[in-house]
Amino acid sequence: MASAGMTIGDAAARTQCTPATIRYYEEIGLLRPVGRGANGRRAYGHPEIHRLRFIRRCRDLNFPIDDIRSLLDVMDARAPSCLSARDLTLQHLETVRARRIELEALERTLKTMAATCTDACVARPASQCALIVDLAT
Amino acid sequence: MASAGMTIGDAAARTQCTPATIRYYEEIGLLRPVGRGANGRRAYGHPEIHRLRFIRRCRDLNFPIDDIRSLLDVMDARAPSCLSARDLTLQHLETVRARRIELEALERTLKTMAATCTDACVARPASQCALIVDLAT
DNA sequence: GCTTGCTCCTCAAGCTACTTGAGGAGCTAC
DNA sequence: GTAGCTCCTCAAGTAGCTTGAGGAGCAAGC
Repeated sequence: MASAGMTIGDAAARTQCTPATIRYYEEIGLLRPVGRGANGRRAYGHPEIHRLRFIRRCRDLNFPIDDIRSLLDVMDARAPSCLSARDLTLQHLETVRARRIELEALERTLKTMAATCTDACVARPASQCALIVDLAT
Repeated sequence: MASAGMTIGDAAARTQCTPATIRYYEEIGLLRPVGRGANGRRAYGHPEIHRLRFIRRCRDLNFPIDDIRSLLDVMDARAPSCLSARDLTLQHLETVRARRIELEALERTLKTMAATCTDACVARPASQCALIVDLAT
């Protein structure tokens, strides 16, 4: 029961996924359809848990599903070498870096903008607030 | 033609939106339905361009559509004061900041991970690559 | 043996903010 | 007149799930 015939709920608890997410991963083919008990319920074992943890970790790292398919291929040794995994990681890193830089700029802009809405605004119509005027630029 | 009866294409060019996006904004009610010419085509004027620029700027700043509705209420002076706009901006700033910090952590993790896949990996099966093992953790 | 409450099942739709495509028509220039 | 652009509407697709409906099993307590 600890491993051979875990329910989807047990598997979810061990992998920080929800049951719905696990079914979804099965549906899109990240997880092969698992065996069913006599009652028609899915039964999970160690290999599935391992695979789910891998997927979950990748998602936590923000890898898109398609990247995860490729990373799983490496884990399953279906890929010729692990270089593809490193390449994917580096590409993904670049995406994250670019987005981080965008957000930094955004943060500065928003900070500046928020500061332009001051007590002076209260005396004037809302539509003349410097913040609103700025947004219309 | 310069202002009174701009086509959707003209409006798009002046606001960095696409025609499809403008139609979408109309559909979801950010933009009131605009007048049509005899041929059934939408005709845009200055107020619509102004509004579109406002919306576009907000989207560039990553404000969600629902926030933009509220910000438009302020611009239209339908809101009691501009304080709601400042609050929205500060809340959004906090969201951006939180996400930026997440991405920084992600960046560090990915950088470290990528570095673990080295020349040594080539000699071993791909599934034993330190990067892959790390992902399975 | 029955009820209560949890979990499980499937299938469909909803979320965000658009984009893409099909199918059809008008407008402009040569 | 015709080629090539833009415009129209409506429907579906994108990413990665989540939520809900409708129905059934299972385990514990009475």
